[in-house]
Amino acid sequence: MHSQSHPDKAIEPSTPYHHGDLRAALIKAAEAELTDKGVEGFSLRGCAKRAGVSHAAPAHHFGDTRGLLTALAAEGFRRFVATQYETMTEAEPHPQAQLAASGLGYVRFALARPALFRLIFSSDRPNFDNEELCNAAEAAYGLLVENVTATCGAPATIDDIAAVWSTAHGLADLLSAGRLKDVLAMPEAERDAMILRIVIRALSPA
Amino acid sequence: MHSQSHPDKAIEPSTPYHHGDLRAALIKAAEAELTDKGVEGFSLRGCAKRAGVSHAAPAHHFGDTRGLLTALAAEGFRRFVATQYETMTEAEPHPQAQLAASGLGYVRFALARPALFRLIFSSDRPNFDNEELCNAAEAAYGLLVENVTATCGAPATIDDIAAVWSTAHGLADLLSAGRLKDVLAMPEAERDAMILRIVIRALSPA
DNA sequence: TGTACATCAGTGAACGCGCGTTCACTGATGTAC
DNA sequence: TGTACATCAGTGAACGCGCGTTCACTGATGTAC
Repeated sequence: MHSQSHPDKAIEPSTPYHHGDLRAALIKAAEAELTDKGVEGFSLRGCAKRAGVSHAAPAHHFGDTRGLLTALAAEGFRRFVATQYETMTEAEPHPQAQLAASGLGYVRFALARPALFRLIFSSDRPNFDNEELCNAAEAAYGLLVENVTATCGAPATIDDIAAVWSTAHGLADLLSAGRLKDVLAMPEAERDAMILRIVIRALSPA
Repeated sequence: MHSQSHPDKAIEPSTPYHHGDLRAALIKAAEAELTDKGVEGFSLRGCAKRAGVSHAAPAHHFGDTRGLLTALAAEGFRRFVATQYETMTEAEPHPQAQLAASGLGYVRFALARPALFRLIFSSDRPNFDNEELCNAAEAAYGLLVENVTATCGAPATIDDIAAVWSTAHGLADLLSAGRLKDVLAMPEAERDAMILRIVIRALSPA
């Protein structure tokens, strides 16, 4: 990996002075730190230690703690969207099935990466005015609006968007926080079916 | 207030050595601290300072930071339930209207006290194994189940509970975090009507 | 009613810790000539 | 192709800070006799 970026060098020094891709390594370390310590206990020094680098090094790439958390949150949103697309792939290509599947992906992401989910939806530490983070967040919102519009066959109303988003988000947040224990205890297939059902119901006309 | 608890004393010393009701004062201070600093920046010393007391004093009542946050979370759940009951009072006495009103109260609490809402639903800092906190949280769950059961006219199914809770919780969490900006921008009466509609829709059979 | 004493609530100094940040530095890279 | 030099990434020591916790203490309260 590291040697591939310098293919002319046959021998890699055991501990090179420059890291190679410290930025990426720090984001990875930051996710581990977040998972271990929670948003509340997250520290820049902890991330540097995990990446095997001096504690002042991260400043070159992210400025400060907030900068690193902002970059991690942006990455989190991109993976969040990616998980929804993956789940949509598994579903039938009807708009309603696609919408329900994106909701299922929403929940799956929250269950798979609860710390990241909490960072992007329930923390003030990242800078949500940051352009990269804004764009990543808006991509997630755009996917939702697209799916709702396709299902309704008309431009999505605010009622519909709020209903679908709230339902998916509520399920994701409650489940990833360990509430709704009865649902967590269900076999996965049954739970998934229930989530699809509930999301679809959110959009049915009353 | 303070002198009422010692009515035999005509003159109250200007700065009594004993506080009188430090426990309650600390919980109040803790809420202010939480609102100002967020769950992430909350500190025991900060609370003591707000209560006008030495920083070691809180230990007598709460042990440590976690203990104080646990007591605050329990108080938060009680107020959360109280807000739902108050909102139900404003609604018509039909089961469905009562259920929708409790959902509206859920959202109102989150908007009125976002920091407290985040503490009880999106933080690991309180000790959720604590008996007092458990009881307070279960009272909130009990109210939900009761309302769903009354509306269905039959014991609440897990599908119904999950659908209603998720919808109300999702609305509350997204709105209190400043997402769903279009909804936040609506006139209050219109917004309330929309919330009632969405909660009711969550329970309509598909 | 008065006195002695145990208990309790709050004080303030002290501690060690991990944190973010700064700074002079050094090793590596890449570019100009 | 070789050399000089600017730029950049990472180091490690140092700083000041706020934190939680401990501890000997003191003032107040309440109870036993």
